Amino acid sequence: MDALATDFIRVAVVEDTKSGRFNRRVHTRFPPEPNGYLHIGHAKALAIDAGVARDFGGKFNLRFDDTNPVKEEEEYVDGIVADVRWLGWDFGDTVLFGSDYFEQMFAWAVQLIEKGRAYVDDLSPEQIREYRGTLTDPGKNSPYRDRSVEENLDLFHRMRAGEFPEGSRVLRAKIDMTSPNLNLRDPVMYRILHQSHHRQGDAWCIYPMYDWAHGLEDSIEGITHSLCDLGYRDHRPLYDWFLDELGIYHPQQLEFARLFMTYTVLSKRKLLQLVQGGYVNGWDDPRMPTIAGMRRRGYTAAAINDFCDRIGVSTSASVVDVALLEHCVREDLNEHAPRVMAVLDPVKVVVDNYPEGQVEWLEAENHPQHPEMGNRLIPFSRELYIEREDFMEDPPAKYYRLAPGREVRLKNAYLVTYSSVVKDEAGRVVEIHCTYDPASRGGEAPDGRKVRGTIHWVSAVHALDAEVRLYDRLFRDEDPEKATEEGSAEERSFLDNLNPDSLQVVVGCKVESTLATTQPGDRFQFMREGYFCTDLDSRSDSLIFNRTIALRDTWAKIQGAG
RNA sequence: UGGGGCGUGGCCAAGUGGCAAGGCGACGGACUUUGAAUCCGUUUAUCGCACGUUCGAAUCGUGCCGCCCCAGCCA
Repeated sequence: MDALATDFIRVAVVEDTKSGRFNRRVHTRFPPEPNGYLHIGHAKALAIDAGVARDFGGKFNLRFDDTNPVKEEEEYVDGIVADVRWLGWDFGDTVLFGSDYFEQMFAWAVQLIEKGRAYVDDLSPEQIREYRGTLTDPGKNSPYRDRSVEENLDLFHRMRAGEFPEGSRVLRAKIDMTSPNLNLRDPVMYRILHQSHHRQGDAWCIYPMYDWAHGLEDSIEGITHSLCDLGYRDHRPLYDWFLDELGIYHPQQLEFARLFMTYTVLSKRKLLQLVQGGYVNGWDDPRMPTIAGMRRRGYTAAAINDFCDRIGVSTSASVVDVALLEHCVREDLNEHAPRVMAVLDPVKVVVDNYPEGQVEWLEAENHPQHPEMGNRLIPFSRELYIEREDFMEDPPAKYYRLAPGREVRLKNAYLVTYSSVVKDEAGRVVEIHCTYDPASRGGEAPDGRKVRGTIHWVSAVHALDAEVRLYDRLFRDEDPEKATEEGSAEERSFLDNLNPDSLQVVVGCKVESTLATTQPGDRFQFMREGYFCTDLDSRSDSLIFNRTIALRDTWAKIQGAG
């Protein structure tokens, strides 16, 4: 059992199951508000919430915390459900909604009023703020605080009946206006909102606030451990107060630190700004840290979950290096993505001594470490394309690719030796001529000579045209919030740090013919380039690939070091 | 100046009184029909600071410093 105690939350759960606190049950929940899309930070919360349930053989609920009709939309519900499923979490066959408990919540509110622990306040929003006091000064009681139970009951029922305009009254918990914890200074439980709810329609015109609703939702569902982020630490006394006053089943709230990541923003407001401001192409733009964006980019759920496991669970504010996420993605894709050849920046190669019109179908392995993934046949012919970068007329030391006087291996094909180059008037290489060694079919020389360089290629006549979208980090600075040189207002500083080269669309790429039947979502390793996935917009007659993540590139590093 | 939380190598993070895990990154090397992967190795720790308690402290105590969160009829 103790093997499960891998972090402070699981330690607490282990203790609770040992002591029999919740009859050894473990039941958690993930409670998103349907007002935006899930991002990597939610993936972490999910991994903790659902992960604890999974590890302890418990249950897990997906419950929408939909208590505010003005901010919530059905569109987001569907998106979130799809994302949670895609990440692989099992929440049974029911999606729950906090709004389904409105009637019960109302009854409990009445109970609190009858107990003298809640009252209807007529103060305006501004007055409530004034009466609340400040961080250093205590608040003061509302003049309506001591209304009789009868009057409170009457008013509260009339609030529900729709007799009062929005903002005119609220129901408040009667706790302590002088508490050093602002959350305990008579928090609002219900506000009047003459708004239709996405599920309740016009059944209600009073809506519960988070602090009042959340613990009740947890209680109703029999949640044992209500896990949330550190921002709610100060709310815990209130969570406990409501449940204790009502005397109903009482889950344990536990808080962990939110995720922050370098080169990334994760606040809903900023993400929304990126989308609405047109800085990205929607919530599922592959540059977005949203689950939808990462999925479209080609990230796997396994990689995301692995990342969540590796960053750990703690209570210290931390900024995780995005390089760890990238590592997880590479690791998973390296293991599972079939290899394929694609030339992103093609330059023509003519094999002078190869018979014109001849085509050979050569065998290529789909994965060097996994023979069980099989082989495929790729066409070889007299005219090929190779990467422009893989030829240099005057190469630096330790350049292992094609150059005057050099022999290189065409992956899975033949050894070829440079013979000449053709340039246009501008001096740009337009064609490279080579000769091949017919005895080296497959790439091995019969005399056993070693050829250091191996490059990828595609047969010119067989290759398919494709568009490739290369993605880079969305922000230039590791900390997007960092003030820019212009000293702009902090409100838009993160926008000033956007990386202008975060998306590079490359057209005229040449990919091997086996990609003709690829479907959106398919993932590959374009050998020596990186991991790519077929985009949602890709069609058989206009292929589009997204670069999920480039391969580690030691050569580039050596070059960069100069 | 109120309350809450947090400070362990570049980034995460174990550790809860007995010689400071691990991962990522970085840097070397081996191997290589992907300059990938894989393998091996290296690097950097006054455990925020100070003073105490103790045979012994990252772990306990006191004081200080620094960072984050809270004043929605948002969640």
